[in-house]
Amino acid sequence: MDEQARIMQSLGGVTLAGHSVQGGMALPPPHGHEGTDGDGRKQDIGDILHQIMTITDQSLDEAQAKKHALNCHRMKPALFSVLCEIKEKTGLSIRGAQEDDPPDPQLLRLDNMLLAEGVAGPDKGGGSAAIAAAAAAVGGGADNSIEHSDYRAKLTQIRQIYHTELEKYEQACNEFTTHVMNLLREQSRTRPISPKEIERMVNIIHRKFSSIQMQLKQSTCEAVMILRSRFLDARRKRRNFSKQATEVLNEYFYSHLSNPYPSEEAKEELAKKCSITVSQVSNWFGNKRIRYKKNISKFQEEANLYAAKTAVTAAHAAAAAVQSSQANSPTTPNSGSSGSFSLPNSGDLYINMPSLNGGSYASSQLSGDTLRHAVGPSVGYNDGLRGHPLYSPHALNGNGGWHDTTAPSSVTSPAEGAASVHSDTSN
DNA sequence: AATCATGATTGTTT
DNA sequence: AAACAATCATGATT
Repeated sequence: MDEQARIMQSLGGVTLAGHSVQGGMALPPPHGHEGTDGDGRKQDIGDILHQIMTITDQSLDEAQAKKHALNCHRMKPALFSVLCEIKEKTGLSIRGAQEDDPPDPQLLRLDNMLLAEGVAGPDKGGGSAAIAAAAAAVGGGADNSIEHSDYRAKLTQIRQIYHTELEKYEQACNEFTTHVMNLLREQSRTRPISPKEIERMVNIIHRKFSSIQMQLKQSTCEAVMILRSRFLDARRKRRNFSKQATEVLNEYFYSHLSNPYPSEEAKEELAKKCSITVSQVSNWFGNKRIRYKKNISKFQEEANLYAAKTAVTAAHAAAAAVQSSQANSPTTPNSGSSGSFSLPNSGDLYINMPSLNGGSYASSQLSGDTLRHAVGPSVGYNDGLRGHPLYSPHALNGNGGWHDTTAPSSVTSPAEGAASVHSDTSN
């Protein structure tokens, strides 16, 4: 009000002070011009201004009519331009300043995540990489397809909702924007509104709507997270690995019994062979080591079995390479190794194998561990071993098992410090 | 359903 | 960070 009064005042030096602008007063006499022409003019302007000032006090119809009348008034363009000018000088400077558009990091994060989850990205297309990864993480390739498709279905559902909502907001935003713009445009005929101001208004609207969109994105993200966690929880619904996979793993384990710590590369290879993930391989070895250590006797049979297996394969591979007696002790390439494990005895423990004893392989010492098992200590065998001092499981834990071992050099290669162990044993 | 086997998770240790 | 140990939760067996 204050400002208005000031503006008015500056216009043609008309003083409104006298007129009670504020009250809901009746209009002044239509044309009460008293005095000279100049005076009449002034009066005229004052009249107009008064009408303008009081236009909001009137009923809608009345105001509309008056507005129209004013619009047609001969003084209108002049007045209007002056108003515009004044406004330009005063109003805009006040809040024309802060028009930053800092890219909200939060929004960026949400966008990225939605993209990664395949919600925001291109439609369809076999789902996202994220899903595939998650699916792969679940392990067993084929049999999780049910859960997988379930997951995918729910995700597409989320995506659909997301997209329709987004579109709805977009549309609403556009509608509202055009509506406001029309309004402003229309008002700009009676009220000084600069294009800048309109732009500002539009910006405000857009910002409001984008904040709504952000909420949508946020809740969508949440939904995806929940779904995902639920899906990943399905990991807990474990499935046993395939027979073949456990076979491969066991083979590795028992053929590296002295140091069952596959390197990263070895894990990768095993994972590939078993079509499971590396971390699953790690889990498996973690479980296996600890369970083996915990109750060695329980695993003896298995150990023998795999020892035999690998021995067979090894023998196959190496064929008749060495038929010489074990006399050639010098062969032991990494002989030292045996000692290297911390569980010196462990090496022998699992060995005695009943079935194997057929002992065909006995002589060949091609490869380290594998053979060593096969060959086994002469002890002969058989269930007797549980009690046998030599096999006492304690041996392993005695010094804490594998762990502090001074790394046997060759992890990957089946050849390990085999030689040492048996050499003395039986024969 | 009771039990064992086994993959995964969690918390601690090294 | 990797390994261990304890534990959970489910699959398979009995």
